[in-house]
Amino acid sequence: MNDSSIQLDSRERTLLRTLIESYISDGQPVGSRNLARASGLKVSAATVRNVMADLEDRGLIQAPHTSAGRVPTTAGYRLFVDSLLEVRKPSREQIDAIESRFDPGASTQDLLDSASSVLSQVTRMAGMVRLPRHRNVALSQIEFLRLGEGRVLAILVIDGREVQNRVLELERDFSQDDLQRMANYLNAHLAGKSLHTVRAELLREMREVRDDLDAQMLAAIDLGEQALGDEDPDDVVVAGQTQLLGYEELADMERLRQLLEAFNEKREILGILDQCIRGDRVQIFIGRESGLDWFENCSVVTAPYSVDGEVVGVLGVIGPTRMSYDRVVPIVDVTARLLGSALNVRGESPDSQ
Amino acid sequence: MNDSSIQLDSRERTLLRTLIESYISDGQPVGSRNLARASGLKVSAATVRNVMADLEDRGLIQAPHTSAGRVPTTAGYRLFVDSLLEVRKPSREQIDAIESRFDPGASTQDLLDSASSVLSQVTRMAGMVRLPRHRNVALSQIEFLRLGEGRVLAILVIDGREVQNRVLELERDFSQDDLQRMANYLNAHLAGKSLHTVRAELLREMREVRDDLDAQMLAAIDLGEQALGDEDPDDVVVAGQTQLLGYEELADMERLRQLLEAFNEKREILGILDQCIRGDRVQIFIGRESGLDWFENCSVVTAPYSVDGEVVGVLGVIGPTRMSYDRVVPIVDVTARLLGSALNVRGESPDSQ
DNA sequence: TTGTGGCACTCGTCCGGAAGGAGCGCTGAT
DNA sequence: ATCAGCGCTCCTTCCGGACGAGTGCCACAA
Repeated sequence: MNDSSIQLDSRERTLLRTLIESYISDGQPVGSRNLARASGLKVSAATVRNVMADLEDRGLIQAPHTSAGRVPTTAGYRLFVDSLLEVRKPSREQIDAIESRFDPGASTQDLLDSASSVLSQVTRMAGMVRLPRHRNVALSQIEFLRLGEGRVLAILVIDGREVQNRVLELERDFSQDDLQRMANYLNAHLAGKSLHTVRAELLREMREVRDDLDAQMLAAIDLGEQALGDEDPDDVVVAGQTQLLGYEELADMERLRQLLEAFNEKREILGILDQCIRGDRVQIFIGRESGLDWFENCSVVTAPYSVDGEVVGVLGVIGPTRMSYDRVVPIVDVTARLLGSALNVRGESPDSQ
Repeated sequence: MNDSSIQLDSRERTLLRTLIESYISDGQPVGSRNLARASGLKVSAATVRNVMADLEDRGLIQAPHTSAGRVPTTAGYRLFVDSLLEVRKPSREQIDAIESRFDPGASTQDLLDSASSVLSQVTRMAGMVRLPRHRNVALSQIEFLRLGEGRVLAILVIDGREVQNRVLELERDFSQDDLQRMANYLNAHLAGKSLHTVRAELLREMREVRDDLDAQMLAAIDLGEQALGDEDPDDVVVAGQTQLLGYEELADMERLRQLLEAFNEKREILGILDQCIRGDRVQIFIGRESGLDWFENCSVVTAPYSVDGEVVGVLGVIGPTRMSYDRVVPIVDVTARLLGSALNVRGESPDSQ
């Protein structure tokens, strides 16, 4: 990444990796003697001390106080996950265990819930799943129901399975018969097309044929336009926040509170996940890299998931920076894949339920 | 309450109250010297010691260890809130501040959200609101939409404003026309009546006229029965759980975790609130009185709220047992009243939105 | 030049004991 | 009944010493 990392020779790399692994596994600053032994290198502790001094100069590790062992810095972790990390492949059993949690017959919402609780339970950290963007889902049907003076309930059936409804506030009042006719008109023209297409088509018609159509149809188009407007559900599913209470490096109450608050608000979580949606592999955020100060001592591991070859969302976990990346990364990875295929299977056979 | 409390003479009562107030305000065990001074009584510390020994014998206070001051027990708190507590009336400004948080134009959901976040912010503890039971709300309209083979979407419009929809899985398949006819039948017979009445009527018809009606109508009744079945939204709105992280008497991570988990699951919270729905005034639960072990060191203050003179739900706060009941009780009380009237106003003029 | 062993020094942690203070129970006097 | 006094218990805080882990530096060997 940056030039200081390029200059690391093989021994330095080995020692840095061993140091970080050791620190991750027991949370204690690691000293030269132990590091020399653990590294497997045939060098003395004194030599290791010299190397450690170099690494400290480059900002990769630091000593909490004089004559304590060394601890990785954010930059150290960064280098570690970028070029030193060797992930363990998840075992067959693990994969099966995760897969068994995805019921192919379940609704989208249930699948997302499963994914985030699987993530949280398997990693013992907090799991989160960004809702899938609606890609080329087909509009099956649209209906209107008059609620009262100028208030209309629009019901969209998508993909023959999911239902959304919205209350529209209109300028003028329509009778139920009017509404029925408009729904018929829209259904005849639009049913089966993707939401995207439908919107585009409505806008086009509105511009092109404004003068040729009778008022009724114009109103219908306008209504459809309103009903379909702004449809992406900007949300995220989280699970297992409380797992984070177990990590003593997060024991600062004020920080912890900000962290949990972020999960409640969901806004910042959403921002983080949206940053990760570009890129097609597992991504890792370390500490404050994301710019949030409550993120000290926390890291995020994310992976995008896709349906039909197209990335539709991101999922991931959030936990202490001192986490077993070699274990967590493949779990997140495989969960993303499995969620993708579960959604995929579902989308192909809407009648399977 | 129990007979030990009856026997308290005036001086004992004063001392117990002073002790608890003092402990609530600074969290330290209180000794005889300080208590004698704070009580305002013209007695010496030695006399106070004697009284304290009596109170300890009756299980109202206890010493954390030999020669420490005394601390109230659960029973002590109980007696305190039942017969010693003098609540401070909330100031006009406080009431106005709370009232201003309830926007009369807002939806039910928004009002409940406001209520629970007001509770949490004003008391600096966690706030919760039990969803209102649907009482005599009128069914305005019912519609059915065919989703696919045997799957039907039922749409209920209630009170002309709220919309609920449910997906029904049916044995046999109906065409959209069939469904339309059944909806017409049900609307003609039932619209405008209360949900309660409607259910009762459907059940009665089903039993009485099973043989006289044609299959179509029978099916309609059956469908309506399914669509209306089990309609109460068993849920609760919570806010400000993270406030609880600030109290050092709840600093035990494991307990804290169970506590937050309870807020996530909502089930136990619901149980607690449901216990409080009987009774028309503020109620207080102290420590494990509710039988939950994670409740150690916690208390709940609740008040029912009513619309049209009928109790429809409960709201309250949960916080450390060592809380300022004199401040919290009136806040909960007034919030319940204001939520009630906000809902009431709203219900009377369904067109105001 | 690079690695190594040795040595002095720095900190943090872990007792143990002493001092101080808060508070209790008991008793005898009013 | 109330109260002052006394002896006692226990918690907290502070201090100093022992210990161990670890560092930095230097002189020396390969």
